[in-house]
Formats: sequence, structure tokens, C-alpha cells
Amino acid sequence: MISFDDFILQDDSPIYLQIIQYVKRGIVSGAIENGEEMISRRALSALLGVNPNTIQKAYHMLEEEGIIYSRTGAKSCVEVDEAMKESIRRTLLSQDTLKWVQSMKQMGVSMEEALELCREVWE
Amino acid sequence: MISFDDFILQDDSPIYLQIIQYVKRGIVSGAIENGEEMISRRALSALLGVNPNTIQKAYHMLEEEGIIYSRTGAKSCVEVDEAMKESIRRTLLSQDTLKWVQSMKQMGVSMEEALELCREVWE
DNA sequence: GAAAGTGTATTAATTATATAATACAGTTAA
DNA sequence: TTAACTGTATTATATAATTAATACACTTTC
Repeated sequence: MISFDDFILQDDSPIYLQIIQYVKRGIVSGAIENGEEMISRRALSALLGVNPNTIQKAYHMLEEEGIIYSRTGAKSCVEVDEAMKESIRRTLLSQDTLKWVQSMKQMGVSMEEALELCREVWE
Repeated sequence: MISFDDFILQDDSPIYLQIIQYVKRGIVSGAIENGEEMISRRALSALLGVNPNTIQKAYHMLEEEGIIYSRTGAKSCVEVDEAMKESIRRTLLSQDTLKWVQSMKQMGVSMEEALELCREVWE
């Protein structure tokens, strides 16, 4: 079951978006597999100290994207085939990297400097 | 004068934060220098098609951070010494890079893969 | 000096995000 | 079967972000 054990609020973007992001990144890394049960909305709400409606918003959007499947009374499940996985992977990797590269360029940082920065921060 | 010619809305984060970010990155790159005049709040509002109050919020926060100086009736001016420049540079570079690195790690991407991605996206 | 431009302030309305308190119907498990 | 759990829905409230419409005092420029 996807327990959200290592979930942490990262920035000041909406919580429901950070939950969606957590699930998508887990799918890309392989930590979250097809068919896995999600933690229940109420349980995640208690775990994160966040309102149940906020969790519901995230889960509902994940369902609209076709990433999880829900039916009343039972836990929601992850439902992603290989095409979906690859689609999420491509989108996230390029979006995040492009954003960082644009940031570096706007600050006048060269590619070599950026690569070195990456190595330093990676640890 | 700082004209915001190449300013573009990047993401769905608050506009006033993106304006602050634009100015800070310009200072880091050297495109924005100490003593330069800011475009007036009303002119920037018209240029970006954004409410004057949103611009005022950004300018007001830049003033509170000690990055620009304003007086009624005259245009606001950038006021940053070398220590401030270096402080902004360190903060932005590490914050942006750390965020990207964390994203890559959460998706199970190795440092070598991340560096290669960076090279590809850089163009 | 007068007109135009500029920073600042106020009040009101709207949308998005998040919280709060319930309620109901379906599933799971003892 | 029954109790606990789960997904779903509703109504209300609060705060942040944005827009809108003015107004006033000060500076710059002609």
C-alpha cells in the first residue's frame, strides 16, 4: 500500500498538487507500482494533518487523469500501464529540467557552472 | 531603465512573486545594475496586462527586502551593494538547484542521467 | 505655474485554496 | 450480520491572490 511515509511538504504550492506530484514521481521511480492500493483519504488526511477535502481533491484529479481508480467503499488503486508511465516520466523530467535550466540561464550561469552546481548539491 | 522587455509569466505561481524573481535574477546576471530606475508601476501594469495593485505588491516587497528604493512622485530605483548581490546569488542558485536535484532523486534519476538531461535541454 | 506622471492608500468584488462539520451509500472484516 | 472503514457529497467559513475603481500627495517636465 502506498503509505506516503516519506512525503514532505516541499514548497508553498497547493498541497493537493504536491500530493499529485508525489504519486507521479513515485510511479516514475518505480516505488509505486500498478495495482497498488492507495492509503485511504481519511488516513492520509490524519497522517499529513491536512483536511480530508484537500486529499479528496488530489485523489479526484488523479482519477480524472486516469492514474488511479476508485469505487465507493473500497480503497483506491493505482492503474497505470507502460504507456502512461512513460508519458508521466517524459513530462516530469523535461518540465522540471527545463524550468531549472531557464532559471540558470536567466541568472547568467553557464552550462559548465550549472553542471558543477548540480554535482555539489547532489552530495 | 528596467523595462521588463523579456519578462514572461513562467508558471502558475503568484504574479507578484514572479516579478520579484525576475528582478532578483536580473541582479544576479548583471542585467540589472545598482542605481537603475524601475519602470513605473502603472506602465508595468499596462505592459503585462496585470492589475496595478499586483505590481505594487511586488515593488513593495522588493522595497521591504531592501532591493529597491521608492519615494512618492519619483520612479523607484534599484539599490543593491555587493553584499546584497552575493546574498541573492547564493540563495537563488542553491534553492533552484536543490529543488531540481530533489525532484530528480525522487524520480530515481542518477546524477549522470541528470547531468545528461541538463546538457540535452540546454541546447 | 500647470500638466502629466508617479508612489501610496482605500474599499469592494472574485476566484482558488484550505478548513470544518456532517451525511450517506457501498465494501471489508470480525 | 454487524461494526468499522471507505468513497462521495454538501454547506459554510477563512485566507490569499487578483482585479477594479478611485483618491491624494509629491515629482518631473514643459
